[in-house]
Amino acid sequence: MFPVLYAVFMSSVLPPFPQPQEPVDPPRLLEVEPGPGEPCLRADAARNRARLLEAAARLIAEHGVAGVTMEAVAAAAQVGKGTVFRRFGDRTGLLMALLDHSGRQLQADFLGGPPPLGPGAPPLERLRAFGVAVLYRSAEQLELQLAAQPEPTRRYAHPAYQALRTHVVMLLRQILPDGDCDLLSHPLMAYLDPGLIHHLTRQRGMPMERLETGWTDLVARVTGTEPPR
Amino acid sequence: MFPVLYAVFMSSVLPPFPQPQEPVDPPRLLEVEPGPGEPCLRADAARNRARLLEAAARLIAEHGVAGVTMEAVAAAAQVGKGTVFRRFGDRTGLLMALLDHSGRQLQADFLGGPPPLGPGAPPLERLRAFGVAVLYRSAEQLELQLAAQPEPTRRYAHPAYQALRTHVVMLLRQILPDGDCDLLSHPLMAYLDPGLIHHLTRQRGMPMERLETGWTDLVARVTGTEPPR
DNA sequence: CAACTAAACGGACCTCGGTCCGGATCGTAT
DNA sequence: ATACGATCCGGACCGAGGTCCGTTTAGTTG
Repeated sequence: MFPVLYAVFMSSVLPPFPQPQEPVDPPRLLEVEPGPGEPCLRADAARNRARLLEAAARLIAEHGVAGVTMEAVAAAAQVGKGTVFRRFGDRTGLLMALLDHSGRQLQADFLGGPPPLGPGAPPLERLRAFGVAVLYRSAEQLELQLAAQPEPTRRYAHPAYQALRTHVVMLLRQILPDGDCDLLSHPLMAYLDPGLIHHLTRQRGMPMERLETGWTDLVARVTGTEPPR
Repeated sequence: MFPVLYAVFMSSVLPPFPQPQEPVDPPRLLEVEPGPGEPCLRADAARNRARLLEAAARLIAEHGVAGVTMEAVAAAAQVGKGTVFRRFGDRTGLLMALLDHSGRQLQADFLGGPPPLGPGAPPLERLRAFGVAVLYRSAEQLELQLAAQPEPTRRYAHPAYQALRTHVVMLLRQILPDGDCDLLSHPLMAYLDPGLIHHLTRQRGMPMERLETGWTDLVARVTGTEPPR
């Protein structure tokens, strides 16, 4: 539960990142900068947002994700139920917000961190590293990742998903200038789906090492390159 | 809506296929034979099952999948709400039951139908044909397929999913005796996910033809074979 | 045909996600 | 300091999925 609490800690201490309001689209992972034009939250709203995230993290630690009821969170944060929904849109939005910190971290790593994840390494190596990173990140927060999954209709259009996939597409284009990288990115992303990881590791007892070599194998096949070593 | 109604028609006229009771696992697509030991439904139960499926199909035709409320279905079938849940376990189970007919049809086709889908053709061709068949079947019943999706925790373990995946694994093993076909099957299956098809065709406006060539391309890459023509 | 049992039935009931709107509050302009 | 409008708050309310359990009924046995 440490990662969650840490994320929340950061969320409450750093200047609150405004959550979009109108058609509440969850944490836009792509914009690293809050942007100057972003409508900043009112003081009370920001305070309540932090308290809600903290309360949610506490509930997860105590009763698991299933214990994160919108009413329970509201009560634990001593806030009205409506407030939770206004801030996060829906339950999924709240859960995604809890994952926001590690998501930004990951994105920062592959956008500007050190190789092989970040720029500098050849794209094929970056792609391998990317998969491994996502794999382990998901495995660490499996329960939360599973619960935060949006319904299938919105999943693929969701900013958080798109952010990751866009990166895969970029790398693929460098490796396969002539391939339909937009399409090819999907089976690659699917291999990293938290639901699949859950199934393979928890329900079928596969060790993470096998998933890892499975990823490099898949990457090699899809890109038509030689597997490493 | 024709396919749904047809499926229901068949379901009501043919001897009712017993739905497992205890830990309600949805239509086991793999068993073509009801089996002799199967606990047959009581007469009234079978009658109500048929009425419920018919009512559900009618509701879909009239108000779309969103109109399929468990209470609405119960009322339309002039049956108690508890009966719906006893028979189908949950909403997903009911929706899956509506897809049961086309699912069995598909399975029969690739298990015992004519080539290239059925046995007789080389495994690579069968795999290509399989993907195309699943692709178009999903596209036809997209709305229902989407709504019938189980939650991510159960999805990969679900019999209906396993039935299809097992077939892919079998074909893959014939093509790649040395590959980790169990793992490789997953990204292939993922490409055929109704949610993805919905996203690509409805939200991003891709024509089915592109998805189709995308499939053959993916198969060629994963199997390390030459794309056809 | 009567008795009996396992199965099925039905609908009240519970929980939880999500909506709504009158009232309180913050930030600002004067 | 005061007034004002945009924003936010809270909790009553609603709908739908899912559970429970007392009652009914189908099928079987003697």
